[in-house]
This record gives sequence, structure tokens and C-alpha cells, in this order.
Amino acid sequence: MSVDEGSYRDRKVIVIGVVKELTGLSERQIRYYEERKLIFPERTAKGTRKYSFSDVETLMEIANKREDGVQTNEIKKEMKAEKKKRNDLLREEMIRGQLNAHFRNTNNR
Amino acid sequence: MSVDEGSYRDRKVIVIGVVKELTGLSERQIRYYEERKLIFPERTAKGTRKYSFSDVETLMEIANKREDGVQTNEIKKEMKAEKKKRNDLLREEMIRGQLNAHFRNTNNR
DNA sequence: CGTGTAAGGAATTCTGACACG
DNA sequence: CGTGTAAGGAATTCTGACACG
Repeated sequence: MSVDEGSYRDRKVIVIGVVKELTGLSERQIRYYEERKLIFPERTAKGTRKYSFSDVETLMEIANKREDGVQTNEIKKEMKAEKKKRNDLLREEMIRGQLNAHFRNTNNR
Repeated sequence: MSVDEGSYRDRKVIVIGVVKELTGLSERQIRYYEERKLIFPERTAKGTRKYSFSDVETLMEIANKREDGVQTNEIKKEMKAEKKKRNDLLREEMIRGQLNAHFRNTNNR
């Protein structure tokens, strides 16, 4: 995945009927996973839920785990752990970037 | 824009109400530009139109040109010309790629 | 706990048409 | 030509609840 891909991946524009087509989940399931705080759709002015491609991917992962009998509670923990791991890696990269920039500067003097 | 970004850019998943929010155009306008063959939404099983982010961007370009008084007919020609230009560039790149691959091979012998 | 379903209402979308300019 | 609008119907979405296991 590229970096600038995010603009489309994270825009909340897909209504529940299309998410249903995309994931094969029922509307009931999709709304329930929101209730359990696994996904966070936005709303239109009138209250219709809007999801992102990222949400759709998360839902497909949830579906896989549910098939393996994993409870939503557990899934939430797993997602939190993965998020932490990603953030840690990102933080590391940024520090490395800062160091590189620093040494480039000192070498140029 | 990156290459793998396309997967999200071109997926037809956005219903007309959201496209309306995104572009500021009326539903009437959006459907009319389809009638004039400027955009090509897909349909759900029940007939609801679904647009891609790419369609949304095209619609915004159309909106700009319409504000300048350009007729849909003209806009269509312009879009066709741009598409040809893109294809020509792409073709050129591919030929270049083929040539490079060829010379790399002959040099390795 | 996770999901189905029936209920009722509100909002959405669709098509074909008439209007205006 | 491009766009607004009223019309009528069909499909969508929402919430709160009851059911089952």
C-alpha cells in the first residue's frame, strides 16, 4: 500500500447496502460490530451510516475471525494490539528519519 | 498518484446522494452528465447508481468547465483528447520498458 | 453473545415528463 | 441545451424490541 492511497482508503462514502454487497455480511452484523466499537462509520446529515474502504477491509477481517469462533471482545483486543504495533514501527521510522536528516546536515557543514 | 491506488479510485461504490455531497452538484445534473455519456456509473441489483472516486473527480472537472460556459458536447471532446494523450504516453513508456528489458538481456549474454 | 426478524417511519433513488430559456 | 421541479412508486436505512441459544 502506498502513502497517498490513504485519501481514498479512508474517505467515508459507502452506505451500508454497498458494504453488505462488498463483505457478504448482513446489515445486522455490520451495525452490531459498530455497537461493539470495532468500526466507526460516519453519518450523513440525515443519519445514514457511511463507511470507508478501510472499514470494509476491517469488516472482512472481523468476518474471518468470527468464523474461527473469536468473540468480538477478543477481536477488539487483537485490533488494538495490531494498531499499537503499527504505531511503534511508524514511530521508529520517524526517529530514523530525523537522525538521517541530522547527520546529513552535520556532514554538509 | 500511485499505481496501486487505482483499486480504490475506480471501485464503483458511492451512491448519488454522497456524490451530491462530495461535488455540490444536483442529482439532476449528475444524471444528466451520465445521459450525455460523460460518466458511467454502475448499478446495484435493484438499479441504484454507484459511482467511483474517479467519477467524482471527473464530475468536479465537468462542473468547472460548465461554469466556464463549456457545453457538455465540448467537454466530452476534451475528455476524449486527454484520454488519448494519456494512452499515448503510456504506450511510449511501455515501449521504452520493452527496449530496456531487451538491452539488459543482450548485455547479460 | 451474536444474529435474525417484524414493525413503522423517514429519507433515498428512480423514471418520465413538463417547464423555461 | 442544461437544469429545476412535482409525481408516484419502489427500495433503503434507521431504531428499539423480541426471539433464540
